[in-house]
Amino acid sequence: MPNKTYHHGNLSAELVLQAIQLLESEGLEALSLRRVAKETGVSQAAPYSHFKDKKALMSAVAIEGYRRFELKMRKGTERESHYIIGLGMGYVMFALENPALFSLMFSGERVNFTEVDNNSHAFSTSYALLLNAVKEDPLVQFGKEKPEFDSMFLWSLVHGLAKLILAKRIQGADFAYESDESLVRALLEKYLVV
Amino acid sequence: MPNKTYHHGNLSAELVLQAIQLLESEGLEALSLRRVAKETGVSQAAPYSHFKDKKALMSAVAIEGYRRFELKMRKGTERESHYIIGLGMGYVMFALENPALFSLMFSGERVNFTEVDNNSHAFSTSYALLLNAVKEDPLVQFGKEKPEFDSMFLWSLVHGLAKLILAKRIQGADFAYESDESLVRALLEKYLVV
DNA sequence: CGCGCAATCTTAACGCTGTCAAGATATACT
DNA sequence: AGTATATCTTGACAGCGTTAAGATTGCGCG
Repeated sequence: MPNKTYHHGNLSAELVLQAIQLLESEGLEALSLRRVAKETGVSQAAPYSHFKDKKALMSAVAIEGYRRFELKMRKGTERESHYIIGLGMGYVMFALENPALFSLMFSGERVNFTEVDNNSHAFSTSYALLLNAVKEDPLVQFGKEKPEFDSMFLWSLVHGLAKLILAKRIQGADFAYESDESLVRALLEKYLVV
Repeated sequence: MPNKTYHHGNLSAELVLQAIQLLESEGLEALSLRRVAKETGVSQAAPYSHFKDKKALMSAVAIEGYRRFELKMRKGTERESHYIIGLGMGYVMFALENPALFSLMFSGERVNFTEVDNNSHAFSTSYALLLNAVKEDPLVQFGKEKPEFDSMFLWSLVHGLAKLILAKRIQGADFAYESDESLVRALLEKYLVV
């Protein structure tokens, strides 16, 4: 309920949402504190009542990002034949569908990871999804002696894939796939499933 | 031979070197055109005689980065029992030893990849190293039917590993290793060598 | 050799950015 | 009701990327 009162009533939450909107519509580079403030209809210095820094606001944005990220991965596992494939597809597809947000979430220059972890469990629960997957799913070919190793391996793989596709260093078209998505699926199925 | 003449004589090359120096000493965020110019002892607008943009200078920096990157990976293969392991270690260790430069090299916001590829073969030859490795080295466990797939897989893995270690999302200490390097080695040996 | 042209560099200015200090305004509590 | 506190605005600062105008230099051509 944002009224035209002097006090906004809900600023900190709305700043985060506006930031995400700006992020998707105009990209990471265009995301300035002043733009976010203006778009929210508030003065340039207003955010400083809620966030000590630009980095603090960005961290809040990252937290919301991790929340959506976890959701996406959970949904990925639903209609999928293999749990692991669903997770991996969820991971990469989130990155491809929310490129700027994903970049922000893993950008140490813009986000204070300690702050993120102190104020949210979204990141660690996302990781727990991976860890559980490699513990439970019998389709993973790497054995069960060291599940932490396997999850780290999996994580690095999908993270690198996402990053390289976003950087256009890997493209589905280069391998005669109709989309990046189908390339990713083929890759995951080849290397993760027996 | 940079004299105190009005004309510098070697500006474009020296700007690139100064940029790399600033990158390593003060990080990605501190790397401004004006800082680079000042450090080189030249006016703020001088770089515009050699680069049309900040992005153009950054692309030149990235090219030099890829050149060193390739060298590092080649050296990695020398004293190593397995070619693939050497390459992978070279990849990740370059990232850990030159964090800011590595970030820049893969940052689509700061670097124009098309410009990089048009003015240098360093990137593609780096990739060719990987491709050759998976073609030749019999120790890779993924078969030889689709080497392009295997190299993409390998690339994503090491890239993700590097990124996540830089973001402190993966740390050797978490697994009781004395360094990130030994964790990476253990991981690569487990998943890449039969 | 000298003259002019083109390359190179400087100075000055523009609008943008993050941040802070001072003060205005509204809400909450006693 | 009145005061303390949280919230927001205005105005300012230095630093950023970029451009325009002009100064300085080196090079090629007569």
